[in-house]
Amino acid sequence: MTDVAKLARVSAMTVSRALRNPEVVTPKTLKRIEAAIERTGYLPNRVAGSLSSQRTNVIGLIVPSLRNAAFVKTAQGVADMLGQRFDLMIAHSGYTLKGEEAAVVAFLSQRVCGMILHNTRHTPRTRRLIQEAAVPCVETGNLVSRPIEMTVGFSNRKAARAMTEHLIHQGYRRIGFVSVPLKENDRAAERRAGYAEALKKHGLAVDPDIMLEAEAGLKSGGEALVQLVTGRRKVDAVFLTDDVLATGAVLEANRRGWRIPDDIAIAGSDDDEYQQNVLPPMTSIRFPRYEIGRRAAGMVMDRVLGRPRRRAVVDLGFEIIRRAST
Amino acid sequence: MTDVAKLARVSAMTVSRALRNPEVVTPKTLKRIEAAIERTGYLPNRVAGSLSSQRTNVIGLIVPSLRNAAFVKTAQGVADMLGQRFDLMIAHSGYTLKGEEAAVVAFLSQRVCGMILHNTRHTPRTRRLIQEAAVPCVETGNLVSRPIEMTVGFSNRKAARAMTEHLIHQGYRRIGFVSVPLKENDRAAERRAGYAEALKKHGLAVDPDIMLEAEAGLKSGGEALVQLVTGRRKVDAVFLTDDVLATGAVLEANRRGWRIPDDIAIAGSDDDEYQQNVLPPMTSIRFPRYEIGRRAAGMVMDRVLGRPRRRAVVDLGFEIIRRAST
DNA sequence: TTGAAAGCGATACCAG
DNA sequence: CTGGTATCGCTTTCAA
Repeated sequence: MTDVAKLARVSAMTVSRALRNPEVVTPKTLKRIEAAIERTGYLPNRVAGSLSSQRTNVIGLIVPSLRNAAFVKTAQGVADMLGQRFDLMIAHSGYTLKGEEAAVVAFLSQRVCGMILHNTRHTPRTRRLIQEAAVPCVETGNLVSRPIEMTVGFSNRKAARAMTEHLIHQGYRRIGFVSVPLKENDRAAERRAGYAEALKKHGLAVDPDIMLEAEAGLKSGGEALVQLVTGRRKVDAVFLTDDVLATGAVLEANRRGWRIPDDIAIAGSDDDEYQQNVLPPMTSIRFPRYEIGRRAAGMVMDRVLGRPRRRAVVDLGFEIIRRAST
Repeated sequence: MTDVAKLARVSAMTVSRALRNPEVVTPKTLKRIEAAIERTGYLPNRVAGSLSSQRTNVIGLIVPSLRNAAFVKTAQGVADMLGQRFDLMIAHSGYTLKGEEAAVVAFLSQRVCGMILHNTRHTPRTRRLIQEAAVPCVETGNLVSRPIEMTVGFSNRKAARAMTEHLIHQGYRRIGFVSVPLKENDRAAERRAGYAEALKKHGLAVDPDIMLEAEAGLKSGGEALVQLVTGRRKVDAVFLTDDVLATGAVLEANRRGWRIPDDIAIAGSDDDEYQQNVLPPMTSIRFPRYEIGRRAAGMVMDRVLGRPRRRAVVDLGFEIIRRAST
């Protein structure tokens, strides 16, 4: 920057201004500076700038994993919303609270100017660190009433309850339930709770024998379906609370020649292209993943750009999409 | 840090050492420092550290988009390989060379210590900037012989040629070709070239009428298939060089009751769970997406950690997976 | 509108 | 093994 300043015959300070508030610099001076920047190939050093100004332009995003399309959609929303004004750092927690904590520490050390967590459960230390650092923070995912600061998401419990009730209204009485493993995953746990609530409300038995946890994957969804349908459990419908598991179940039914929904009804979750296009198209729950990312990013940016701190809980809801599989 | 130093009755310098080279500090002193860190809740400021040491621990990754699962798999590989030692910044180019350039400028300003680009074509300025900054850089994706510095990937052209030859050997003679739009996408262009090469080599006509560009998406793949099969084009096989397009084609054939491969053979690309599990399982090309991410990250880290600069071209190849759809 | 001086919070380097 | 001092490249603040 000194080089640029010399070449343009101004002080470094003026160069700095020209870069951030071109309008307060005389057009003539500005021209000279721009020419000098061009000639020297100068690239501002944001590390120095950040240290000096005590703020960065980096937003940190923590997702459980990049393997799950749902989180990636949210990340897309975040990335699109941030645009050129902010840079994006992404870390993954590996679905563990400790992993999340480690990522938070790393981000805080980098002095990110805002954080987005895809999770609403945290270790006490995670909460404390974020609060003490007073970094603008949005939690996404399962809606909670008392966020660290702001949250945007939907109620997994209500969504699962709504889908289960839909199945009950369609006349199904033995409804199997399949989710990804519940350990350290509040979202899956909430869905299971919603499912159970609906059954109880309608006087149906909550039978652990037909509530399965399955590893992520198409194959795994198919296996879960087979496990529920064969043997003596006699389910008439299966609700799989994961996009990939759900599609896997339908594809497996196709392979075995089971008719959907006559032999077995299948409902999915986190609607996507595949669920829409399999045979038959699947009843599912649509979650506004991308929109959540955009909103979360927007809320963080607002705070970074000056809006005062305020608790905020934004419920973006969900939608039950009825298709031919139920 | 000064607070910690005071509390531990040592200099700031010693605290700094304790954090980075605990082994050179007397155990007793170390204990005091650790206690002080605990008490003050001190979090190192990496911005300051980076400015001082003139190097960050941030690796920048640029992908065309987060919407394409293939790029996300590579990103996973990168993220997994980096582990805790480095932080990851992700930017997307929007599939344009100018977008990539903007992201490179942003990363260089952030003084990332290494960069991974998912692209091997760049604007002249992009190449120049990276070379002048002398930042360790790995390009992934379509293999080229003269990378900026290092590259790891596979030959899209060879892969497409191999698949086309496989179809020819199976006895197909009118082979339709579908890819995503070629504009600013060297990978898609290379595949088309490979397809054409194979046809020529076997004395088959290269007919632009049966070479389609389709927007990404399951629907779009189905439409392309229908367009090729109906009408008077009489293709006997279709090669779709995109995972989603390919699955979309099979699902559409299922809906219409077309028998695969008897009525129409379908080959895909970038093999994934879906292509494996549709009916019938699809012949496809397997690319080592995840491994590419790991290798790229490994190569960058090696350079950052001191291995000398050296041109490197790593071909991770591909594999033709034969299944029932052809 | 422009400039000079004083940090920002760490690390490098050299003494002790 | 520990400490002092200069410095990294920019922004803040205040004065001209």
